[in-house]
Amino acid sequence: MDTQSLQAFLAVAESGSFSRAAEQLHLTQPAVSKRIAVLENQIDARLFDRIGRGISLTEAGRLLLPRARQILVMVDDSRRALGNLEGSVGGSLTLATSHHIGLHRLPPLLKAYTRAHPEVRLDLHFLDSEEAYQGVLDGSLEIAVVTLAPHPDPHLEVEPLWVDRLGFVCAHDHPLASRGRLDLHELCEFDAVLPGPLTFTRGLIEARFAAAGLRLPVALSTNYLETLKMMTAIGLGWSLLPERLVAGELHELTIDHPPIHRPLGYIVHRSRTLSNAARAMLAMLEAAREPFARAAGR
Amino acid sequence: MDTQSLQAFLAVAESGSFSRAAEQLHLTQPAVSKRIAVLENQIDARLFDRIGRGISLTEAGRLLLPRARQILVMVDDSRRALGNLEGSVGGSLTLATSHHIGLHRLPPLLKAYTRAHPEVRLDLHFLDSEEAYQGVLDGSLEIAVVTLAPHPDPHLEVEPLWVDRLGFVCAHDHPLASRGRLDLHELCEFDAVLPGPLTFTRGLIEARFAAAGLRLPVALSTNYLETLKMMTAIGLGWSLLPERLVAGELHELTIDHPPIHRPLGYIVHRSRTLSNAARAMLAMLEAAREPFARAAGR
DNA sequence: GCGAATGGAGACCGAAGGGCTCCTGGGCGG
DNA sequence: CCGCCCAGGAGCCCTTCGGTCTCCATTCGC
Repeated sequence: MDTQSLQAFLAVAESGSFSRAAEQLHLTQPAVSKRIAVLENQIDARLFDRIGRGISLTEAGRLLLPRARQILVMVDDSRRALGNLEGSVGGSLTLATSHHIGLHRLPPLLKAYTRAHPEVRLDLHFLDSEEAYQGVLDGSLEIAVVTLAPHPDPHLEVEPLWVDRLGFVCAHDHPLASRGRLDLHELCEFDAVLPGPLTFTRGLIEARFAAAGLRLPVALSTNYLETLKMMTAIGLGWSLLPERLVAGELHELTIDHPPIHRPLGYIVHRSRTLSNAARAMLAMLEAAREPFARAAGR
Repeated sequence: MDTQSLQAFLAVAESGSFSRAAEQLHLTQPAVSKRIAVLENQIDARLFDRIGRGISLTEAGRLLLPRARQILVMVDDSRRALGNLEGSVGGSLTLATSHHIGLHRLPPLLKAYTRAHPEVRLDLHFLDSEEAYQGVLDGSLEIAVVTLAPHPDPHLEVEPLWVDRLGFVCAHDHPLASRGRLDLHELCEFDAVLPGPLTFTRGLIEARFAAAGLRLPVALSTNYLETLKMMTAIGLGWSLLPERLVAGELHELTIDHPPIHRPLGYIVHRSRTLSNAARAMLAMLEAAREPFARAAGR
């Protein structure tokens, strides 16, 4: 009972004649006869009574007719839906980001996106970068806009968009604030307030200190930069925060060390087909790319 | 986009693997690959992303999945409905009968039928026999239980069930009532009250008189035997009525003429498939057949 | 890091199906 | 009563579809 047979059945039922159904289907009449015969064999019942010149539906035919019509309409509908998919932006977009990016980078983008594509249901998740990476890998996320990992999974396509310069900061009344030029081991004399040990940003910092043969004196950590900033401001220790987050509320230390940057960008799965909604989002993200971010992030 | 492809698509989507889908469908894995490939070519979009070991749906796949499921459910449902048709009695039964039969022969049958098959919606029409014949011929009626025509259309299957012996009757105070043995031409001296000129019963009567070279002196006619009986009872003329209808209320004349019988029975279209509801009705009608009616009616 | 295992896809082949042409047969109208 | 219309059957051919074999990529274990 495939769509071909049902189509033949419908054509015959509606035209009231095998021959007319045939020309309507661009087939010959015997072909239509065969299709109906196949269908009748499958269901083990006659669908039409052949009476003289005309035909009429049997009870089985009357039973099948509305269902056949419904099935074919649905098939046609599916075909059309798939055809319209080409180019149309719709459906839902599952997107993950970090709190920091979601708060400081994405708002204007998301606003523009939802205005440009109101049919898209945005499914926005705030996740740690590691979870976001995993989500993109296993397909539960289409896009993640996060801190970029230093050695990303080869399955992932990683596009840097922005670079955060991380500044060493402390509260204005912190002992370090009164010092002049510092180097890393001097920092180690004081407690640090840093992102969680499994974050990429923490990894960046740890790497720098490890390279200098130092261990970080971390007093406490949290994954939310806003919280880190607050804890630093009340004097719990020094921290390393994006400079745009500090904005005078904290004292920025001058450290005798090359500046630390962290790349932010989006990741998508390399071999997964992106939805149109996702492609539109990527286009917007690309348009928001900072100059030189690409080179800096690589 | 036929049901086979959709089934393969659904199996792959649900099992998450071409191979598992294959064994589920009792096919080999390449066959499933091919079906999906055909489907993907038809809709000109990939349905699955093949990533390493596993697969995942693309946007097109996600769009198609619920529709495919719905379509297949509907196909399955149709198949089951057609399967259940075999043997199950339901739907509606369009049945025609004459007033006389409907009043005097069918009531117990209809009562038993509706009790045995409460799911059947009885669509009962009271029609003149000629209209009923036409209705069965053109398919607007499944069964007609009527006075049987002498020369039925060859498309019709005609089954005699009962025989009405028609008796010549008049009112007890009618001039004829006092006479003894009569012959046909004596009857012609008095007005008759008979069924309408186009009824089969009327035809039977006319034929007898015509064979004797007589013309019927019809005062008035109506198609309802009950009305004829009433009109006869009030003395408007003599009539020819089923003896079981008379039951002492009228005077039965003794006529020097072989008795007139009219066959009652059902007619169905010879080449039309009967619904189960109709077959069940026919079985009941056959069970109610009077002995010898079959022979007498032929 | 290399080999084995797993899973999908392509090449090829055989069988089946489905379409076409031609023809038959039954009904219906002239 | 003959011709026409229309459904169905026969034979033929090509397409399709499924199976086997094989390849290739990925992944997992050692």
